[in-house]
Amino acid sequence: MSEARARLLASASRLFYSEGLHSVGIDRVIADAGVTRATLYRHFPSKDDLLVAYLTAADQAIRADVETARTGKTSGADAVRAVAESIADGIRTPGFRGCAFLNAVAEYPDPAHPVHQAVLTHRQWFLDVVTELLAQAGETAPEPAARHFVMLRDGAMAAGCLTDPAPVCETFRLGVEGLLKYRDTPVVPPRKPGRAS
Amino acid sequence: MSEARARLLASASRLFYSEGLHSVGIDRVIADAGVTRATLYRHFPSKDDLLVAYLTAADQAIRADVETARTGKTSGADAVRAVAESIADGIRTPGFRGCAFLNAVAEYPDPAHPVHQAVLTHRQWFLDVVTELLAQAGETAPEPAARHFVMLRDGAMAAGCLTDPAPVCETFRLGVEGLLKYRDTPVVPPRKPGRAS
DNA sequence: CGCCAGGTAGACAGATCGTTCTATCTCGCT
DNA sequence: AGCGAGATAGAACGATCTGTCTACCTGGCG
Repeated sequence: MSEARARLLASASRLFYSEGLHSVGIDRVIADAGVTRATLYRHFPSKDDLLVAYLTAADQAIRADVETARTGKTSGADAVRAVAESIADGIRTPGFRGCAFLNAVAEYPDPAHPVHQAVLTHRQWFLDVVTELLAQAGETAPEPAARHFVMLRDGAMAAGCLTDPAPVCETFRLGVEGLLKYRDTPVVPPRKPGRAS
Repeated sequence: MSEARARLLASASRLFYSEGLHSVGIDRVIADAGVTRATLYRHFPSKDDLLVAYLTAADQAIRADVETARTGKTSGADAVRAVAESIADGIRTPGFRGCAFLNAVAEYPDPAHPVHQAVLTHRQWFLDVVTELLAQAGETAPEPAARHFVMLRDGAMAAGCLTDPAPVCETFRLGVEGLLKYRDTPVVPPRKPGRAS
């Protein structure tokens, strides 16, 4: 990877994440990277390619974070807690601006668009990882629990950049703990007649 | 309210919600509404005003939904369930594209922008309403529980337009039921030393 | 030495953006 | 009758957007 390309991707990532995908134009990116337009289009054939490269880099960073969080953890539950803690750390970080993927898909709702598909791919991977971790934690129903976990994560990431992150992280942590407790005492909630599918 | 203005707001709402705020230009809106540019700018001084009007209309619609959901419910818990059911109904609706407010704030991260502020106002109102309902439900700690509820809602709305809505709604319902159960059996989760604020 | 990938610099095209403007028309109200 | 609010129709503005193009420079490698 050439050095100009690296600078380009770094500038694009910072600007796209903090200001939005449509709001940041090519000119902003090349000015920030200290690179000319021709150089950008040499490495990325179009802006869409740059957007996908940005999301791909974010995806790889998160995969590395998850890998780091799960290593050395004896129980699956502790691994889940470590992943949750890593997410909370991100929310607490100054400049946190929500989930890069949820923000991206808000701007590209068309499922056929490569940006949208990159988001779906990342989310499917994450759901699978959490499901695997919860299965190792002895969860009787790992998949619903993983969906629950991801739902809390999405909500925490969405709210974490709109209000004080501290209570958001605390609520998230509490939710995850409650979730992990279910593996012993499954809930049988009341169900209204003729409603559920 | 003039009829042209109503058509304008209806077209703007549909287009902004389904395609995004930056992606939809003035020309698209006036073409869809069957109205000329001058007419639009007579009613809305700028696009930002139109965006705020769109979010204000959405806010009022949701307030009406919540009011409908809570009327006639004897217990606060049932009112919370009704609100959750109303949210799930929205997620199941064809054309659902996530939370209009979370999508909007993804495109307008600047807290000083009127669009961003409209989102914050709506979210604060919603948190307050849920807190009130959970207090009526006999929740010992209504505010953390309300934050938990909103977190689940945000996650459900975010995921509901990316995958099959049915399991998302089921996970959401389960989460809400688990949440309502806490008012009898408060959780005292383990806490790592020197970490929490 | 000669070549060429990869970079700089900047003009340019074509489209779209939000916004303003003039000119005309059609109602309803006084 | 007359006036003005609200609508139509459409040209035009300046800015910005993505993307292409030409021309030149530089350093490493065969």
